[in-house]
Amino acid sequence: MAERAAGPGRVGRRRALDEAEVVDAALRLLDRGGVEAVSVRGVAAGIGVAPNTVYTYFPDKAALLRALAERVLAEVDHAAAGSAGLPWRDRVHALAADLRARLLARPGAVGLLLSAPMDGPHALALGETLLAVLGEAGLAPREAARACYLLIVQVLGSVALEVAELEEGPVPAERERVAARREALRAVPAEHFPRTAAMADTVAEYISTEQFTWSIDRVLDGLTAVRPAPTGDAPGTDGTGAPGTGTPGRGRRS
Amino acid sequence: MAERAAGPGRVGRRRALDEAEVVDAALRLLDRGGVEAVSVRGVAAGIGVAPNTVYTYFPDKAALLRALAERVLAEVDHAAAGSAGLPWRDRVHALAADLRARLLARPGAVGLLLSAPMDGPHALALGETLLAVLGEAGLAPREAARACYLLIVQVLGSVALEVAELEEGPVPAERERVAARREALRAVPAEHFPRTAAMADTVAEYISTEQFTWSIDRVLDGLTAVRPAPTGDAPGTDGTGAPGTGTPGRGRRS
DNA sequence: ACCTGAACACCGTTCAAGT
DNA sequence: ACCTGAACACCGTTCAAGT
Repeated sequence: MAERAAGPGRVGRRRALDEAEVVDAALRLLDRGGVEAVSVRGVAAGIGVAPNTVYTYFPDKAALLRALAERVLAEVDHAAAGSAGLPWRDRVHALAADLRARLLARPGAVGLLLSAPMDGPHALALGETLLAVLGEAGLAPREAARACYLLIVQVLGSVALEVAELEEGPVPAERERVAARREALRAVPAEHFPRTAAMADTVAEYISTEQFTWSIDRVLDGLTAVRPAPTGDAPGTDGTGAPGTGTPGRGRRS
Repeated sequence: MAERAAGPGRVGRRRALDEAEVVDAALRLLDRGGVEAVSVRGVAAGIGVAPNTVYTYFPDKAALLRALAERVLAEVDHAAAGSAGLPWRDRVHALAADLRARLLARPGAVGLLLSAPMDGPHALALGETLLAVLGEAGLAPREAARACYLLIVQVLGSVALEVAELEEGPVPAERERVAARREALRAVPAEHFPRTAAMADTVAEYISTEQFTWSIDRVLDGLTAVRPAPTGDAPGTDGTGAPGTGTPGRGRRS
């Protein structure tokens, strides 16, 4: 049904496609059936062209998928992160939430982002925006950069695990996905996994927005927690790499 | 060469395979060529059997891949996390580092873990071990569970992004991978991405062990940072989900 | 430069059949 | 229960050819 892409600029029969048109077709397939639905032949069929025509625009399928990943990142809304009125934590949350929402809306997309280097212009733009917010938060540039990666990893990783549980087809509402997890977790044998079984309700909520927000909050706490200054004063190499030394906070409440 | 799996129990011609043998063959393919090298036909060929024989043991390829993911998790070393002498932070670091190392040794594996529900026994065991450590650290059970997911997401996510940059074939040493990133980052246009360009060296080190350890440390800081107690005293639903409220720490050093 | 038909070496999966 | 041959509807990619 209406596979032919009713773009207004179509002139005669088939002429002068461009990269964007090919990526559009790929995106349509991605939205319908996830990453594995994106095939060179499918894309070609989607724009009414022979399979090998795709190779006029991309050297191989991997290049097409990278372009598709970039295309998805292009839609992320940087505005919320940029609005200077908000506290910086809210701006990080806004950016993280927007990225998550976009990726949940296209269940195949996160796998794409995690399986190719994030080095395209829109990936860079995302990092740049986040760097700006973290810089305004008072983090030193080096810390801000590391924090940037930490946050991106957290967002992409959690969406990936969320999406991994989805069946084909439309994405159920969050509360139903949580309910399904809760049900499945009833099968966990308490004699082998006592803590997991005891906390099944919380484990069921791993994929929830609340857990997502909580995680980001803990990360932000960690980024701003007071900790002993690195050995020297020079910003060159600092010795924070050694694990376990320096335990600034301590567990509280029982 | 020597594709035939020289298990000692082979009796006559071909008889009584079992699931494990099939997964073994899949693991061999995974190690040689990543996830995309794991094909039903390849696995069958690896054990000298017709392609459709695989369907005697697994209903479809997805089930085989899930079993393969479990198999990879089975090798994670829980001992370091369990040794009661160490401070709890060190134990978390040990577990995280071991998981990362295993996954870097099998570049295809992390994609496997991130594309199927982590609900097998070894996945549960990993969570249980981490829950125990976090419990001993003084986190309340509910916090410990959430923290557990936060940490797993961080480890899997960062390894996935690391691995995404790898070419086919043997994994170069970390310092070479960082150097390659540094070189590639010289192409980032400073007029569009000034902060990224300025911090290129740190960005190049995103995939380093040092960044990995730093990230885990910041997460652990966040988990133990003193923060305002949730609204009530009841451990039921707490209101921590609201973003932006509560800014326990503040950026320091300029 | 852009597009094609035809072919290559692959896939996952099913089915009816054999032991 | 376990394994097979043969077939189905697919893949990504290459090549020589056409405009």
